[in-house]
Amino acid sequence: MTTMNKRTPPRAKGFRRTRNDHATETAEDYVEAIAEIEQELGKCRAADLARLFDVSHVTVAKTLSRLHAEGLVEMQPYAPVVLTRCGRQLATQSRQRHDLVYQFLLSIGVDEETARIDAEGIEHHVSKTTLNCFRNVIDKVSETK
Amino acid sequence: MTTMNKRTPPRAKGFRRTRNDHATETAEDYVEAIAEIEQELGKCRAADLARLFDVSHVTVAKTLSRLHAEGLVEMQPYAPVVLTRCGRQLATQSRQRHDLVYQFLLSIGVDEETARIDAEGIEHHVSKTTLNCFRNVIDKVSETK
DNA sequence: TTAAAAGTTTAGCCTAAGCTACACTTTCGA
DNA sequence: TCGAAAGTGTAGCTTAGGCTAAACTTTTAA
Repeated sequence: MTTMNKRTPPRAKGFRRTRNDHATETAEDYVEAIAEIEQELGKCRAADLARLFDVSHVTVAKTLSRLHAEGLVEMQPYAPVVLTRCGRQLATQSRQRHDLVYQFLLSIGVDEETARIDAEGIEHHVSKTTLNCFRNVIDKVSETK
Repeated sequence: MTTMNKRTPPRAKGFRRTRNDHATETAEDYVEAIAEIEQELGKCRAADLARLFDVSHVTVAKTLSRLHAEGLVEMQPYAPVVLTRCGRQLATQSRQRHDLVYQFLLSIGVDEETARIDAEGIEHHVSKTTLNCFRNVIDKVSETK
């Protein structure tokens, strides 16, 4: 209850949704990164994440304990971080969505470098509906080639 | 300096950018909303923003003082909030980008309701380059109609 | 094999964006 | 006109995500 609503206006829904997206954004970025690093290096250390995201190792540690509390990762002291089943599932989903957004941007003519960066920002805010439309555009473009 | 970088990897740039976007997101949403409310109601009160965003008036007050510190809005106690020249400029820009993203989503077949919500989340993460591609798609679609 | 380098943890600080509770000011209607 | 409703302000709390500094553990290489 936010003190002052007679009735919550419809537009507020969008803003609420965007705010909620933010809460899961970090989680998605982390599990996605962990899966990726595991594949590349065999295991994922906190330091690897710190380098990837260009944040301090302390920030990584704190975020990882949140993800642990949320059941997405398992950790033991001084050991690499591993994804739970739940975390791995989220990683796969996020990865697929990320790739789709990236491919979509390429398909409408965005260059690879920009597509890579923009996909990072956009991916967390795209609904299933819009994602389907992205898919259609990709298909249409690849047809006409 | 984040303790542990020999050299910042290129991918980190994208993540940094996304994080920085977040800092300006709120500012853009607020100035955009203030301009809109002014046009609709003649003046914009903090309570109007609280209703629109569905947050408490306290949150709005706090955010407004940050925007004031950043030179985007002017306020006096118990008076409506007004945009500075700088704030108005940002509002116009944001509005244009927002509309473009919205029109783009419609043009690839997203329904109005979803487009409205997704545009809210996406708009802050789209580079100039990608925005241009969006424009091209809109033009192409309106041609073939 | 042991000392430096790399990685991790803990403590303590910051800002942004949320909240409730409570006090104060303006506005409006009976 | 004056009291209730609406709007603002202040104090103090929370969480997420940043940081540095200092201590500790593991790994690695001379």
